[in-house]
Amino acid sequence: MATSGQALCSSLRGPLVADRERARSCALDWMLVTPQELAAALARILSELVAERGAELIVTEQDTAVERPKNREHGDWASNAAMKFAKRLGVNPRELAQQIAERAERIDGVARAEVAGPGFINVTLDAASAGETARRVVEAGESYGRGDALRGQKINLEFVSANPTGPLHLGHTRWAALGDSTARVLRAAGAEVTSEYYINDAGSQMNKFGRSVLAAALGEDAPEDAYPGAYIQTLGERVREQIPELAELAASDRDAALAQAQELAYQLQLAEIKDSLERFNVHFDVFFSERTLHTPGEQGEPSPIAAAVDRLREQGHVFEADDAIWVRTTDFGDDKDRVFTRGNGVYTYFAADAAYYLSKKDRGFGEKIYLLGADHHGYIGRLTAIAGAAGDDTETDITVLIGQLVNLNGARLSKRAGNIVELDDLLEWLGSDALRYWLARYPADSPLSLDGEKLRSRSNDNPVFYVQYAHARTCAVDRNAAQAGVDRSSFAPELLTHETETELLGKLQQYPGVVAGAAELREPHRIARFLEELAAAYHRWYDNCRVLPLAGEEIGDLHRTRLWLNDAAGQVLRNGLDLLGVSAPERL
RNA sequence: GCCUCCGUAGCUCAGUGGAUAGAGCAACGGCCUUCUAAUCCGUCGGUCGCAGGUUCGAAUCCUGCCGGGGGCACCA
Repeated sequence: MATSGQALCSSLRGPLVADRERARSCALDWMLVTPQELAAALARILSELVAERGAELIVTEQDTAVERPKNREHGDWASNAAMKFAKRLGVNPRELAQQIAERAERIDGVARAEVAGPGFINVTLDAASAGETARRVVEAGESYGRGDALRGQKINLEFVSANPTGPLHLGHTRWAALGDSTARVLRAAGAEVTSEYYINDAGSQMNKFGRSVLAAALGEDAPEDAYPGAYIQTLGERVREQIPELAELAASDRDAALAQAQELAYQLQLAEIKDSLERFNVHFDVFFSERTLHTPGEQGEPSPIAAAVDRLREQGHVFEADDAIWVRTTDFGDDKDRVFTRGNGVYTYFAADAAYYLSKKDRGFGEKIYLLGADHHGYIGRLTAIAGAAGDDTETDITVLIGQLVNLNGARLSKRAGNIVELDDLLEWLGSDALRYWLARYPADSPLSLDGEKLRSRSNDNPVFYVQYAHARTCAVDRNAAQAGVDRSSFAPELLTHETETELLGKLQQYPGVVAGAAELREPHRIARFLEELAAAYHRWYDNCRVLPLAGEEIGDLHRTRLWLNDAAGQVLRNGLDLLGVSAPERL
């Protein structure tokens, strides 16, 4: 929550508490009707009707969930529960809707409940009931929108996991942005989340990396299969500086020199990656080294990989054929069995994956989420199979999310084509906020292209500015209000009757549901889309409803109440941007 | 060939079985002596790839086809 903390409008701090007390004492305690509460009330009503008919049906709040109708004439909230239940109760949907509506109209805070179309129940709230939301939001502050839909779930979320043999590039940025935002959203819904980066620091790629850097450090020609890129030269120079005796050592013991150069280069590169991620406001709880999976215990215990193979063998999933050791992943839906140990006795990458999975399981995680690019699509089957072989539920204990790759200005990113753009370059060019927002704005499975010119533009082409501007506006209003003497000493929610106020309040009420939905679906882009709608509603309200009195006008309850609404809008914009890892500046 | 994702306005894309399918951009036209015009308002713009099916109701679910991306290693 660091982002939103620092972004708090300054004048919101001191006087607010006193204002709150005053407002509380002079305002009536209105029945608040949030969509959640309305759904619960409708569920009670429908349950009564079901019972009166002697039917045995269980009605949950899910069944009577209300949604914001697209058409303003359809009220504030609409439910299709009558249509869903009519058949099961053997009644006409409109008739059932009518009975629900009659009782719903008696709920405190409901102004009207009408039946429309094939059986919709359209509910309109009292202005005061809706307006009460503004105060609730301000009082909840940073916690508004947080919920417990996922409470009790211990989730491991792995993403990025780029090889530490080079800088992060565009190909990794989408998962960095999406993964970090997903972690924040899951936490906001009450889940206990560990975000994790798997470091592929074992195997032939590391050796290749080591040889490349050593050659650079010694000023030799690059080896045949060396990593390309200027960063290898830079790493070589740093290695040479930090190991002055490297050339001497290489002459006498090439392998020892390689080992030292490789290890140092690895540490330097990993530190760079961590720095880049930090600048991108992406946080990992755990950096998990693949190497530790290959390392035997100090008392000579088998390595985690060996132990994992043994465990799966005991479960009867391992067999030998063609000089290799296999795991029968086809028992769990994979399209072919996989090799654990090659003919030459070396573990495959997949064996490490299996050991890593078991590590996550042993560390107590229920759901393990993998965020992978579409180029790893082939991994779904085998990862899922390992979960099954480990005795986990392949439906609930593992989730492999596959996302589409990113284009840059329409040009497909390709290592071979050499048009790699490093994350650091992108950050310098576009800034973290614009980049993160843009990457988090689309569903993972939707193709996405990064248009540099658009992201640099400070216009509506670039939705992050639209949202940030709305937030900055709430802060400007707040500052001006303080100057003009508009305070929060009264709160009269029944005065918030303008069309744009109803709309804005509706958006504020939707936010907790949006967070919960984004968490359950693992779709942080829903937060971004919501923020754009909220910002639009705020801008329209700002355009129509003044917080500050005009010249010669006296300050009244309406101005003060609107100040609460302004604060509430700013708070929700801040909370939402924080879930995306985007800052909420007080001025633009 | 098999698996998977995508196909929605001129462009980029939203849309968790609901009402007349939305937003931004582009194009055209409006609003600043009033809290930030990076805002707002209006107009134009659609066989939701095609064809069946499921049902009170389908852009959404199922099947088939067409078009595009990606994947199908004893690589890492």
